[in-house]
Amino acid sequence: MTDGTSSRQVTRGREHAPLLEHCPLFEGVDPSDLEILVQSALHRVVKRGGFFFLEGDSPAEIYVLVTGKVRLVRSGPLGREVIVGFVEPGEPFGYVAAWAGTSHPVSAQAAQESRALVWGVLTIARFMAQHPRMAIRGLRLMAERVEGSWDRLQELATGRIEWRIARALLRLAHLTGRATEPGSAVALEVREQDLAELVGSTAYTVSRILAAWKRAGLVDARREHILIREPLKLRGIAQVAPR
Amino acid sequence: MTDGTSSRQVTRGREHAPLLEHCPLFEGVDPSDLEILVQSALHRVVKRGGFFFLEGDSPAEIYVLVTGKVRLVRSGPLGREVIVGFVEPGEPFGYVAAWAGTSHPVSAQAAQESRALVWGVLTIARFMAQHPRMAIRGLRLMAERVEGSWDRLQELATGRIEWRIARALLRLAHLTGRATEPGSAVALEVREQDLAELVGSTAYTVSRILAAWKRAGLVDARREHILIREPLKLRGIAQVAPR
DNA sequence: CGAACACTTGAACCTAATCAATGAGTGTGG
DNA sequence: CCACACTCATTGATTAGGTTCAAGTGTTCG
Repeated sequence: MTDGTSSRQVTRGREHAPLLEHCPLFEGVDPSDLEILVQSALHRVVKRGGFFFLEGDSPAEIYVLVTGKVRLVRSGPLGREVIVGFVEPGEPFGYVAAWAGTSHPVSAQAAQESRALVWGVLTIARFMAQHPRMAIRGLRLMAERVEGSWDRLQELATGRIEWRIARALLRLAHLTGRATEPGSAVALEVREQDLAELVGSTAYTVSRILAAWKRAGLVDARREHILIREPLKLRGIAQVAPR
Repeated sequence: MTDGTSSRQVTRGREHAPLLEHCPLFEGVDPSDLEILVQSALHRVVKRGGFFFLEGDSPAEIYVLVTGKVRLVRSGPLGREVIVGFVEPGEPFGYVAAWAGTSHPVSAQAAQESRALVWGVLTIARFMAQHPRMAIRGLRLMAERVEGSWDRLQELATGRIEWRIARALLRLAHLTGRATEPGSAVALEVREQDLAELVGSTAYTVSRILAAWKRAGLVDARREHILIREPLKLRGIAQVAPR
């Protein structure tokens, strides 16, 4: 845990309407309305390791990541942490506490220097009341999140770390979304530690498994970089996995 | 897996407005409007073991459980299943596929004979467009679901089956919501198998652990019934759990 | 009454966590 | 620019916690 608030900067958000137009939450909203929304946003920058908000922080703003990458971390007893997910540019975060009206169930930590737009819940809620389209999009997004969580629940519950790591890698690959022609290599930037916290395991185990995959030519890895050489074979491991 | 559709009955829904008024999704909606909504609902009954819908079923209706209890099950490779959650009367289900516009990510199986109201997505969507309040409530509900899933993710990822079972029991106790004066005994109706699928374990292990707790006087159990004698001690196990 | 279902318990096995120690890559400040 | 501190990654040895297999008891229901 690095320092939380010290690395924050706050400014007015401008000139981000173009970006927002293509992000799932705002798709279909009239550009001029969007402009208004953007004008009312704050603009926050957090350095690598810093936090947008901490688990337990009280109510609640909604963020949309502009650049960088954010880790949503939940810490358990004994300091074991679980990464609930990563946020990529264009995606919203902080919405769970915002809508549920509770304190944040996770911390949002910058995995790289990151900038985000911020609104108070009320602003968004009012905007949604006037733009039902957006409310529906919001519902849709949340539904997708629920679905994603259920996927992962399933995974965690049913075993074999090897699959889980394989899946996590594939998910990340898909998320980061470099032109993934089926079968072509994909490069990722993750710490093995993160991978471990993503699949509910330890860095040790991840290291071992990656080592094995490297030997087999499936992947290649150096500090914070993983190159998936054979996505198809990885997919094979992820799917039914022979015992 | 029992037969899916054979045990279904369909009728028009009537006289359920009173119930709906007190369920989270419709809270705050004008009673007369609610009446209209109820009129447009179908009414479906499913016997124990039957399904409202199956994982993979294509689009999508939204259900609200009236009586009974529903298991949301997700099946994994090798037939291992995970219970994603239980639905109690008054709660909606089926909404994830409905909003995400995908096929159902889980099966909805009646744990007891159950009746539910059903609407097509379009009906609900139109209704929401006219009642933004309800859209917001929907968001809130989903947010709570996400939060719940994250809780469980955390749990599954970090450890100790003993805790997980303890927590599952406490969660169920809270969900079922008999007047839980802190410390008083609570009765549950669950199969140990269900408990296992809830915490990502096996019926064997659950049996063993319950046996131990019985010996210690913490709980009491007979076929499909678990009585929590000492909620506080159970809470102790659930929390930090000495290694 | 018989069949299906829920639960129990012992014994063997095995995956992945833990402990311990070390190496390699990055960045910072004197 | 080099040394030191840090973070990230690696690998072997050990072991605990939980799954699996197998066999069996007790209940409920048609």
